[in-house]
Amino acid sequence: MDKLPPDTPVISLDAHRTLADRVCSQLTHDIIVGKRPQGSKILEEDLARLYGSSRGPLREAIRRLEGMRLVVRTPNAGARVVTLTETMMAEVYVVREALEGMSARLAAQQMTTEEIEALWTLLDQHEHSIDDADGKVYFQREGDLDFHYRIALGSKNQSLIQLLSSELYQLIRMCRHCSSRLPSRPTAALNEHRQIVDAIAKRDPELAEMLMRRHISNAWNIVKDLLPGHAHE
Amino acid sequence: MDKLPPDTPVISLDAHRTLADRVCSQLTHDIIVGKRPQGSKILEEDLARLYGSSRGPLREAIRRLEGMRLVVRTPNAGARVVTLTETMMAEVYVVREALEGMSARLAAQQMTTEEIEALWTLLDQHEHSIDDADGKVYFQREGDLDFHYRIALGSKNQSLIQLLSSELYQLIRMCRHCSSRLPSRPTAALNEHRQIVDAIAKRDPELAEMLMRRHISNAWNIVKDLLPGHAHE
DNA sequence: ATAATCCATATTGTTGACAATATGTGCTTC
DNA sequence: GAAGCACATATTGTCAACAATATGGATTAT
Repeated sequence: MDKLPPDTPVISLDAHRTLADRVCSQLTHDIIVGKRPQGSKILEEDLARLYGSSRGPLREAIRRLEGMRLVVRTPNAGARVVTLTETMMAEVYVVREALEGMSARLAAQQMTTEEIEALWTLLDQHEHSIDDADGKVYFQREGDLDFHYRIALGSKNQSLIQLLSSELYQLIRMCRHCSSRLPSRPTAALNEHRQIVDAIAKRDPELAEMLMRRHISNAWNIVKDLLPGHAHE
Repeated sequence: MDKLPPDTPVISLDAHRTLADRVCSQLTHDIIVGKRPQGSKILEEDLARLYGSSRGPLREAIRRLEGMRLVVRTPNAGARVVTLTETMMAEVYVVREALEGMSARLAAQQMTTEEIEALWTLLDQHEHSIDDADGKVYFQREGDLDFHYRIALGSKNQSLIQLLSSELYQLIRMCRHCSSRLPSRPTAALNEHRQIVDAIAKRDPELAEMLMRRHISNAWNIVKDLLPGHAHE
């Protein structure tokens, strides 16, 4: 069973990956952590040199990123890092709601008892990391994604997994990095996570889906207020 | 309002598209209609010549198709047209269920009365094309996708629309082309379509989603029997 | 001053050549 | 005869140069 880390690389990590693949991963990372600001132009020459490649592989990488909607390309005028508007993020969260809701449903049917057990221990770890909460916001966030990623894996649906981890989650991460204030509801989220696992453990697909949907909907309501252009109460 | 045809091109059709973009569209088309058989190898040199380009643009196109999951690439060993196994198609239909269910839900909230009206007339056309049904299987199928595409548009969610039309629908089309026998239930499908539009017209998101999900689930049950390796009753 | 035009520059699009890697064939060896 | 090795070939990966297009600034006319 492939137990990939939450930051699944975009490309299969064969020992001998192609240069274009590596550039793709790097660029993806740089965009997500904000090293390439939103809306900034992607100069092929410069970036190629920066990543130690020529323009060929970089262009291939851009084509891939275009598919992931991390960059927007205008024919003859070049590519830019996508700018996450609030409406776009809202849309992505809706898609996530649909996809992860389905994930939870399938997980309730497909997950092994061992995997469910592992989920419980994961949530316990999260609880501890909240207790001695300094400002470990980053870990909490990645922990959250870790949870969601495991549910996705639990669906055993490769299409679903790929869609979520290689597209949607990247955008989510990017969004979080730009609104880097406190998430402000780690305990609430933890409780919701517990409820979801509970439904999965009880093999109640219907409930699992519903709870997951509400969880993501709640998350969006929090996140959207942290977005630029919102008074932080 | 962009009322694109059901076979939405992968790339925005600006007057001056890049060669790589055109190659991408062509190759996509050829794969979907089965001109490039499933599992067949993609020889860069040959295909580039065939589409009147050099290897550079073709490689960019491949990167894009890889993201759409129409081709599978092995580093250093080349790219092949994806082979649609039954389990993969089953997975795609599940994803579709989640995504189109959500589409129907949103459409019930977002569609204008004019758009709903247009849906009714579309379904009437379908009814007529069933009545004088020769073997117009092709039109019925594209008509079906047309319906689903309009619902997607009705959601007014660009992310959803893009995900469905530029990824999922391509795979669906490809699947249908390979199982090119009769769809065998045009009237049943039509009725289900009518129910869905009814729910949307009544502004009942919950019901619209449920009906759409059942509709797609039913469709899969039919399609899967038409797949190679199934006795045709 | 503003708007439009033209030109120089910068950047993207495309190509063919070269390097690195895989694939298949015949040979040797057990 | 089967398995393993070595080599020749085919194919992919990468690069640097060239062509086509856009960008920005200066110039001119109104």
